[in-house]
Amino acid sequence: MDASPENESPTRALEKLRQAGLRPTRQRLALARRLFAGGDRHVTAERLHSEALADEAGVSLATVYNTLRLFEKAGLLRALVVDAGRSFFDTNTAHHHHFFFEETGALIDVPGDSVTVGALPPPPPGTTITRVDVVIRVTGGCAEGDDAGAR
Amino acid sequence: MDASPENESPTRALEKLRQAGLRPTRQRLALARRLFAGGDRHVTAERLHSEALADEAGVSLATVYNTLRLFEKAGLLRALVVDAGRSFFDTNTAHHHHFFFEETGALIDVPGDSVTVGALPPPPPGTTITRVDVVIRVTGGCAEGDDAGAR
DNA sequence: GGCTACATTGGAATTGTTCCAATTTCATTG
DNA sequence: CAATGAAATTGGAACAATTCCAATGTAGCC
Repeated sequence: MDASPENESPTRALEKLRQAGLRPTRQRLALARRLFAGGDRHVTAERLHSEALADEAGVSLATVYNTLRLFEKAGLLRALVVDAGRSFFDTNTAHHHHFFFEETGALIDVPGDSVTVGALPPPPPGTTITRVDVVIRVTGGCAEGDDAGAR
Repeated sequence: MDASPENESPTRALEKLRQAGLRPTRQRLALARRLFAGGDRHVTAERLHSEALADEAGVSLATVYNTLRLFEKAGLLRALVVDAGRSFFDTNTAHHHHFFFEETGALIDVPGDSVTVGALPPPPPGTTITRVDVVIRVTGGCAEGDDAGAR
């Protein structure tokens, strides 16, 4: 029973902000609703901005950038760079990987446990592994992530 | 007995160009020498450009970009994006992966066979896997790739 | 040596992102 | 409920990496 990302669960967005100890301003709520109301997403700043323009409260591009960085720092989002010159923000912060469609620039999630990364080499002395990212690049399909055509 | 990348094996560079069917111009030779004379490297355009300024024939930044893209298309280099806003070019085109030092932005190679990527999920229907990139992110060391401090 | 196709170049243009100083809003407290 | 101070938002300027473009130079071939 959860439908239109527009009006649905303004609560989930609010929860997220609370949980991260961030002031729930009008703009942050609007963005959080866009980001967290539906399923997992991969958005660029530009895309989120143009979506948010449709919302009651306009949100400036600067704020979108501020907010995305803030959410990332707060652990609500994960930044992701696959392609030159654009960053994606992933609402799925759990352990997982990605398919990347070389033609369209779209991304889709791959559950963390459906990729087995066996034997890793030991990290260089003095360093600690913070994360292992696996990107599976594919061509050919006209498949769509939630952000196809973003290019 | 192979030392200074400066004068050593101008031949290897030339071979590379021939092998790719590219006209061996002064600039391309200079760049190819920088890239291929020593061991494997990870360079940014800017870095290669500033190095190449030291060579007899000056090379413009535009040419560095042209040449890098050309070499990539010819299979002499592999482009690599790990970090927002900068592309690396990797002279190692064989199957391998990378350690990425979050603080310094440096990269070092991990031989392809020292990482085992087991079970991959099936690619979305109609698509073909072109490559699987594994990036192991580490923090803490002050380790150096061949491009440390590039940030 | 001269011709033609391809390379190189400087500089302007684009793109994605960050910075900044001025204004607005939030939440608290009197 | 108005005042207040801290934090957020904003437009626009500034930046960095990269691409584009039109003019000039050069490699290789007859």
